[in-house]
Amino acid sequence: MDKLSLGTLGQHLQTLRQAQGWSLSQLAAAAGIAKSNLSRLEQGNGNPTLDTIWRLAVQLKVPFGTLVAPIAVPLGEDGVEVRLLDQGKDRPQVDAYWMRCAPHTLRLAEPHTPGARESLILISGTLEAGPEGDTRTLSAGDTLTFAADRPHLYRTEDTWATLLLSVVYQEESPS
Amino acid sequence: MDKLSLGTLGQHLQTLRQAQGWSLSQLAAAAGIAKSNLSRLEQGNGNPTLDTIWRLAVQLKVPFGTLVAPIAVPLGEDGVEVRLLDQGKDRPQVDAYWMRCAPHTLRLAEPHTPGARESLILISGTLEAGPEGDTRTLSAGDTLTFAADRPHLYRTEDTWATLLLSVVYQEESPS
DNA sequence: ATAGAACGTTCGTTAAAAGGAACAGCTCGA
DNA sequence: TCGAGCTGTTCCTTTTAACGAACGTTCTAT
Repeated sequence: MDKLSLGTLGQHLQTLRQAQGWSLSQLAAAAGIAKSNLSRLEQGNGNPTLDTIWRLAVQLKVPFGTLVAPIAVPLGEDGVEVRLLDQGKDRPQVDAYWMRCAPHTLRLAEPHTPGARESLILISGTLEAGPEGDTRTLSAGDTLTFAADRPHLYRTEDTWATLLLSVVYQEESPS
Repeated sequence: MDKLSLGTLGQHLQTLRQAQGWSLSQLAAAAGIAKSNLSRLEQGNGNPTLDTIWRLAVQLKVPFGTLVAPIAVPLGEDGVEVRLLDQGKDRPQVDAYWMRCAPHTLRLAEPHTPGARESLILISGTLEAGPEGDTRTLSAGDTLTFAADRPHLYRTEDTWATLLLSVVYQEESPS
């Protein structure tokens, strides 16, 4: 099963803090914890208490699980890291993923169910993606939607690529 | 803001455990923690470590946040909950958000920097979104890209709406 | 009844998380 | 150039969460 990685928690803490313009000292003071404590956590050392995590989550205005959930790293054998962000509960069914590809990696994806479509939003880096034989090259900020009921691929060259990905499964015709 | 209630954690811990037919000793052993530890937690005393919570969440097969914040904490003043997913480090700068809107809510957004664009992927529900006066209605799986350097809005009717949102900031011309 | 094996509790000990002060580095203004 | 103020780090100390063994229960089987 998933193992607890403290390093990613630290990175995420730091990212959130800086994104909201806090300094380490400020956040620690606001949360009511010692800044030595926060410093250690951001470095990936230590094993925070629920109380500590809670105080930080409140100040960062994050639903708590966000602080630590991204630790789950389902796969990564091929230089690709994927995490499930959300699953729609409507029809059609939609799965939302966050995905990061290392440089010089190629990920081949099997066809999804008939009629399925994928939409990508590239956050950083450069990525070639799409159905085999009909791929596009995206740079940061670009979006792409394509039919995912055929074999498709994701390929990086010299850079990392980070993207949001959604899979829309075609509604089944109620015969 | 919300305060950490230790009692509720204990109750939920016990409820989940019993619902799955575990005994306290069994769960403690499976999770690899001392049963004295688990006992104390269920009684509402104590302040568990992230490692401890993690091990329990894995065994109980709950998404972690469920253990602590059983009821989702929509920390939106206006019925809108937003979390930062990621920030691109390239040019152009891209911010990625996850967003959930309660039924019958209207969110008005100020213009971003000139040239900024937003892309949406709707995960579930129905949402009307876009620049003021030029909005589109999206259903699950739909995508939309629009200029975000004008006032724009997000509006729900009878349903919740969950979506991914990215803001692409136009690269500044280095004068 | 009675030994056995579970259950969940309570205790003292130990490992470690949190606190607090001192530290080096940097920026800004006098 | 000096100092005041901030950044984040690294110690050392105090607090406390986690451990492990012992305990009082209850239930079953012999």
